[in-house]
Amino acid sequence: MATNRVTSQDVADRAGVSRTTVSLVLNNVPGVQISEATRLRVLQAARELNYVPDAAAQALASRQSQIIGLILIRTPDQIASDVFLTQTLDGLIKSVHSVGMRLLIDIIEPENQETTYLQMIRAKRIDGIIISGPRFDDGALNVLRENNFPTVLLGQLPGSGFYSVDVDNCAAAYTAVTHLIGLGHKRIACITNAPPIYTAAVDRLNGYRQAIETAGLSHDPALVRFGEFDSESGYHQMNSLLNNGLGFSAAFVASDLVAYGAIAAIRERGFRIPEDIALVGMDDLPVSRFVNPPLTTIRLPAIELALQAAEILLRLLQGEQPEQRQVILDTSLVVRGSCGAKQPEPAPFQER
Amino acid sequence: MATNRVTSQDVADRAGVSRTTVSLVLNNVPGVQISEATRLRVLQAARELNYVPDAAAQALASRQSQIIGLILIRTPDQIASDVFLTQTLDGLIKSVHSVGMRLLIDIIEPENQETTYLQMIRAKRIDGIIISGPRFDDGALNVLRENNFPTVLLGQLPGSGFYSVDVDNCAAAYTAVTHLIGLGHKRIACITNAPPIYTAAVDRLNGYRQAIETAGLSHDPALVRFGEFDSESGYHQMNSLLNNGLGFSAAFVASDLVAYGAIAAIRERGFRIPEDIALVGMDDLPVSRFVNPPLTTIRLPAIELALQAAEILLRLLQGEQPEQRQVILDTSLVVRGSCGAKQPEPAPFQER
DNA sequence: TTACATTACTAACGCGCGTTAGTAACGCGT
DNA sequence: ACGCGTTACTAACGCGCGTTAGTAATGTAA
Repeated sequence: MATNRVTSQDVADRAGVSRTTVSLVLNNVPGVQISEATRLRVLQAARELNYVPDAAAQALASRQSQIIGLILIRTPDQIASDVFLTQTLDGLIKSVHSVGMRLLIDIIEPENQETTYLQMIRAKRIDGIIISGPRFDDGALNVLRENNFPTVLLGQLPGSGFYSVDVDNCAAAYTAVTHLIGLGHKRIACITNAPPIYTAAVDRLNGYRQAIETAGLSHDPALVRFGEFDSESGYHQMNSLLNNGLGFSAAFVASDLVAYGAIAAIRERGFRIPEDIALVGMDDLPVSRFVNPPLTTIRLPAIELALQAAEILLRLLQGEQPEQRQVILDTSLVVRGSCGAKQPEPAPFQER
Repeated sequence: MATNRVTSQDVADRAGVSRTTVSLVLNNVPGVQISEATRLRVLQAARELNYVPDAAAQALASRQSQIIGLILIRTPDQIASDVFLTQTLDGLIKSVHSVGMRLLIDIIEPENQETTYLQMIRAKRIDGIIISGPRFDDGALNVLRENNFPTVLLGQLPGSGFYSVDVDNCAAAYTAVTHLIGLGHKRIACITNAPPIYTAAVDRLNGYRQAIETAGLSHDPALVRFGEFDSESGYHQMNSLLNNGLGFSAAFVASDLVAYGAIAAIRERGFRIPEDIALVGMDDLPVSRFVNPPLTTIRLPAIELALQAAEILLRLLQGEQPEQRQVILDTSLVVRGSCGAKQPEPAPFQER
């Protein structure tokens, strides 16, 4: 490395002031009187020396690391196919940058959670934490709460009292299934996005049930299967449904990724979509426009979720206590070919 | 926060030793004699107090932050559709965890690079850096080199002298195009994955050219278009090709994502794939099995790339100087329906 | 002239840790 | 008794910064 580790003392020397003054000027400490002349001298000296304060020293003295932790709770399989992650990162990093902070990312497998959380917090490595994919069985969350550590959940844990940002999974599923009902379907199968330990999966399943019951149809538990995040699970669960001769004309698959597998299973049997089985997915992955047939689905505001989560967390870090603990964002139905509706979305792109 | 900030002094008090001893024991400093009895007392005291060393203090004293920086050089558009990112993260985080380090992630837009790099380095916030998507016009790279900062590129900058991990894009494209030639195609179009400022795009284009020339076919520059990472660019560029009546029977699209758009354009015209136009993509995104027709493509070892990059960087941090500066990993052709070959991959899943 | 506020700074402490130099106790040979 | 090496520690400095308490200089009212 270079010989020149520039410290605030160097800046002070060059500006002909004390190190304290340098600190006061550069940090714009309020309620302190510094003459305009010296202020400018300090700023110029800092610029000329390319001074960048040492992060560790700042953190040690100020007790703030200026780092936000993003914790992903998932298994390695899930992360590799996590299509939202990129958008989440995009949103979070932008927000965090706007206040000069950085993002530390960590994947935690559902087992050894507690220690990892605690280490990061006890070590004061992060000032706040955003947890994506929180689960009920996460004991470490209690520690966060007890220590009153600034925390925001991406996803939700009803009754946990944490700040959280999420979509209304139940309402979204309700919309999707109601759409199918509106198209005349009476027996509608459901494959969830994930096992029922995940709140999102339970909520989506509830939305499915409510839509069916509200429409006065009968709910047949035999038509329900649990997916596991990936396409393969969709393939297997759809096969399971088809094998049992359950006589359904439509299916709500609560994850586009899972739906891709379901599509493969359906076509493998020689059934047509939507003529034999109509399909509605959920998530609106970018590729869903390109599968065959284009997938009717529910769009989630992925980036917006991240932005909101970041905003709440940044407020918490400033000592505010936002009123609203649970932010719920809207979803929207995107009608394409797989559901058999008359008015599908126009061609994927317009010529420019 | 809690009242109890546990410091090494607390541990020392409880174990009845000096703070120095605590530090020596916990860090397992070699060449220091500590009796087994006190060593155990210290360890137990630390455990009982739930002692976790303060990251900032450690960093300040040891001059090491134990944090690796992952820098993504891309525009917001690109990141949202970056399908490799998740796998890259998976690999990196695992490697980094295995030595007790963490991962700081940052997105840098191709403009304001220099300052961002420098800040992170000057602030000593990170011990080493992995740069994904390096570009020739990146001036900040010079600073990294001049300061001899531990750096590994994901992707490559030939002649830059940096450590780098990448696939042989040229050879991969060569394989893809040769496959099409082997199926009898004489006029083969090409849509790149990205603008030619990106080395990967240039390399893939070169592989395409070499395959054509090696086969004794004539290379027609009019058949080449430049994609821009996303499906939309594939849609537009394929339309451009089709509009010009260039009479090609196959196309190599150097990115699956771009290929999805190309597929949409082709089908919109009523052409069939592969009968009218055969297609080979590149990247083997998880979803490429599910588009219609399933996309023949080149598979990249995404996680392996990340693991190798991390390994090299960790070695650099230990003061080693690995011989091999450029690691090149193998790719493989995955034959599916879009190219028209006789022996496509079997059904996407086997029943278990 | 004195008393007191205001302005514009600075000396010095502490954040929690790694690390170097040094010390005390002990054994061993002469 | 003395010197000397080994073992098992510890005192104290420094990492680079934020921040508090304090000071000197100047102005302002009584």
